Amino acid sequence: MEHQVAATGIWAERHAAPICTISRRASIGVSCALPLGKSMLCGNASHREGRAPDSEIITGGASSHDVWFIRSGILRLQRYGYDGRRHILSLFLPGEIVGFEGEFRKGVGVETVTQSGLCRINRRMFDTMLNDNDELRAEIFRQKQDQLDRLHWLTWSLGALSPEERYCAFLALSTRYMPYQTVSDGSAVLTMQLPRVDIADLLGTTVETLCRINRKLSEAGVIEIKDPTHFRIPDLHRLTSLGRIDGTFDRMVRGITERRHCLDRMVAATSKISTCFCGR
Amino acid sequence: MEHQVAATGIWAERHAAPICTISRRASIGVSCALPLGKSMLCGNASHREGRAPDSEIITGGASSHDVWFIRSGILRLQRYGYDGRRHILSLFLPGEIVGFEGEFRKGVGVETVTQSGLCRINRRMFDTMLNDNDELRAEIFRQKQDQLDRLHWLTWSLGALSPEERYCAFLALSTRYMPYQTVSDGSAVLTMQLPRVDIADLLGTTVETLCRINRKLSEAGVIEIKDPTHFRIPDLHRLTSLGRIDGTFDRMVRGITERRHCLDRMVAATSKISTCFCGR
DNA sequence: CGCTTAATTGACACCAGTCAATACCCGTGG
DNA sequence: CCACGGGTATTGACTGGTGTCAATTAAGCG
Repeated sequence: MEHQVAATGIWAERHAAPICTISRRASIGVSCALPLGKSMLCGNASHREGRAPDSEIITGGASSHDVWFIRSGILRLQRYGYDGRRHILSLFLPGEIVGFEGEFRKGVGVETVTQSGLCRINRRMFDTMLNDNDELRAEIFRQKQDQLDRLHWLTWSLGALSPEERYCAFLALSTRYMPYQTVSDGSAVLTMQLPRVDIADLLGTTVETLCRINRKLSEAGVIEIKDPTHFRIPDLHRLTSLGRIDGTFDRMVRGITERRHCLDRMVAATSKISTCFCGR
Repeated sequence: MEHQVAATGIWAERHAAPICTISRRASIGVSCALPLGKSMLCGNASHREGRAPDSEIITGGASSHDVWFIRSGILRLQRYGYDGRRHILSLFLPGEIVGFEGEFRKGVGVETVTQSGLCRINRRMFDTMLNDNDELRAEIFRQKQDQLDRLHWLTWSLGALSPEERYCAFLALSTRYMPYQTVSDGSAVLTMQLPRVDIADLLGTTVETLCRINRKLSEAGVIEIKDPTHFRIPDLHRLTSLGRIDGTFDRMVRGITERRHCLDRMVAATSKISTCFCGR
């Protein structure tokens, strides 16, 4: 089970040479590295859970006893609008901690998008850790900040940008948390891990519109569609420009990439790691 | 000058018997009642300024030496989008303090919408007051909270609601900070103090669309158009329902109405008032 | 009264959503 | 190996809402 989780997780695929081919199962045996005094929570596999796509992690309206650490995969924070249509409010990425707030409002919930590897952490335990560990507290704070920023951009973009612009921004940002492999000519190929429906609900549009935009972008030479989940991006800057995030791109992805590098270091090391939440 | 300010300010008109007729000039001689130790800042008229509509209060990009207290009138926080179009991010209402943050980003600014009566407060003085006065600190905090909530709703609504829904919500909310006078049959007439352009830029739509919505609403019996700035509202609940703020209306207007009542008490009293920022 | 500005209305275009049909991918079972 | 089925992605036809442009009307003010 855990093998499969690792296979679809982001770092596993990132290191694979040919697209979509799994060459290493890098996250096996890696500790979650949530430090709790001298012991390592999730250091053993007993707290680990592999989750299939679309499985509920947190259900709104009921208080949850657990906090989750994302080892691999992508989660979505969603709610249902008054018209019964689903909105994806934000994504949660590897290295992030979810469910810290204890309870979501009814109708709001967290589910997996892709196959995911999670660590379940008891809330009482987590609170204790939070108390003892300054690094962890600081990291939680940074994560909240990042998540709030993403949420803010997303809500803003719904009003200020067109679906096409939002999609371009989304694609550009995706290169930082989805497999993105450089090919011969210097450009790179992005592996889109979200199905169309999720992208549509995230960007407040429909799958059909996304298809049309995809085609339009490929005709304009902004992207090249290898297959429905693989896009070659000749010029990333062109995308950020179309997505109106020229100036903010680096700032927006800073947290994401740093958490990712942090997890990469964990993957690289074979021994236990003393702390995951490296200072910035 | 100050007379005219008072005449178009919100409380002056609220007390007038026939619509748009000025029967009292209630705010004359009223202290701003910003307490600073035993002395009353703005107790004398020297810090007061009457401002015509569309005059700049705070210009983004330059640090301002002043903080402003709104005695009457409505201000707008605005910025210009990448396409050169103006967005109104939020409104500031009587009783609120503006410019506390010191400096806005370039392109962002605060201007008057209606004729306004303001108090100019020196920043150093204001900081001192903030230091000495717990009540004031608490009030600033509450105001920030309220403004953030409004901003959040607005950005959200741009993505989640149609222009018609947004306009309905806006109308409903307007009854709490614009003149709203009960007539014989129990319904009431709202005096719209914002010109169409400002409403359009606030709600992210155009004046033409607003006109059409207005007509549509009047044909549906939701409102009755007495003239371009006066609408009779037979059923306020109908509006909140159309604006999707059924459940949140009371919570959204709480801060606004309380600050208004607070100012009303100031108006009612003839002597100096010791404190404006009443606890809640 | 005439000027200026704001508000309204109409004609039109276009983007994006909806519905329906088709193509494609992939796993299963014969 | 191929046929089939289920799900996903794509495409086309159509519709409606909303922005744009232009013309008209109304309101405010000297």
